Amino acid sequence: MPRTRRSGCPINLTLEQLGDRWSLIVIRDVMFGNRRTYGELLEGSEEGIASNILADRLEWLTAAGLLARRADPDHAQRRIYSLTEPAIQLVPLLAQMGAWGRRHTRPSKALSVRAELLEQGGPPLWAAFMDELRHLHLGAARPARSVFAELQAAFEKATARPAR
Amino acid sequence: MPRTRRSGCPINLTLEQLGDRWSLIVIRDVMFGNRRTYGELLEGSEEGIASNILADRLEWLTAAGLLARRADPDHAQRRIYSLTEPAIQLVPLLAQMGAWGRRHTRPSKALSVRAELLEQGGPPLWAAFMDELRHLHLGAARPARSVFAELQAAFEKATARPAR
DNA sequence: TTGACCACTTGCGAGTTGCAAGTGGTTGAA
DNA sequence: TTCAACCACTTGCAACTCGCAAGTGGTCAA
Repeated sequence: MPRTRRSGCPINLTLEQLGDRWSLIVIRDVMFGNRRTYGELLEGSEEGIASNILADRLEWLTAAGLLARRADPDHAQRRIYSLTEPAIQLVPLLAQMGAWGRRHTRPSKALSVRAELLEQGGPPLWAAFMDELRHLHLGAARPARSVFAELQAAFEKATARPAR
Repeated sequence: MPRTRRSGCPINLTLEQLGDRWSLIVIRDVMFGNRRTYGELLEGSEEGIASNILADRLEWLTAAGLLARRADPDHAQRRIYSLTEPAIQLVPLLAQMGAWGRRHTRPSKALSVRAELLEQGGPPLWAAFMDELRHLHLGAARPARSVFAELQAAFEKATARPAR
């Protein structure tokens, strides 16, 4: 990817950071799937990301300040990836992408449940989710509400029963 | 670009349609710059899109149902591109991209004015803008408010005086 | 000690990007 | 009627990127 500064337009600059076919997929998996290591991201990938592409994107996203990497205290070679505040602020963008995709593509029912909930909940739900991500990734206090658990429960309910 | 269906996730499917470095740039220029022909898009491109890439993306976006192409009644070889309803519904997504880029990248002042206005106006402004795009591109009635003119005036004011 | 695990890295063929130049029909002025 | 400018692309090509498959070297648990 040529990551040169083509123009100073904020939409363009967002595209230059995230406008490829994998970066946002990785952030989505860390954010909604709470996958925190290379192995979890590689094995759990719905889209089947290749190992070299994953390594490249983790490197790029870390350098860009969207992910932070630290050692696992319990396991010398394992490294834990966390979302940074800029990445957490992508929640509204990902919610809009999910909402658009739900309306204008043919997504699978099960994988749309989270997008639907995020759309219905709107900005207040996004804010609650962002607070929870700050707890999970930045060490902030645990908020009262767990949007993550709500999304997960809805997803699991949808996968338990086949789409009707 | 391999445009295969990697998964049924709505975020992924949105990325598969728009997740490259040029598609959204083209839509942005049609939407906010009201560039309606190949030549206008090529000449006016802030980012300097190459002619073959532009031709490829116009073809792809038309096939994907995001742009519509029709002949210009006044000029046999000129073709006019319009946004379709799905593309108009990208307004909230582009607004969020602009908002994120404004906060987390170093955009130029002049090119950030529109993003700032869209962010301040929020969903009501987006809705008004979408109504106006339906007028400009789909032949709907002209709405009372012209968000397009407001954005354009703010942009021109910002370019007239250098950033302070 | 040994086999599994972990986070990548390497090799390579196929595909994509983007610069520069070219194509062929259309328009408008002389 | 001629012809240069315009219009929407195409083509050629070198450089780069993608993604599959296999490999690397350190670490952990039994």
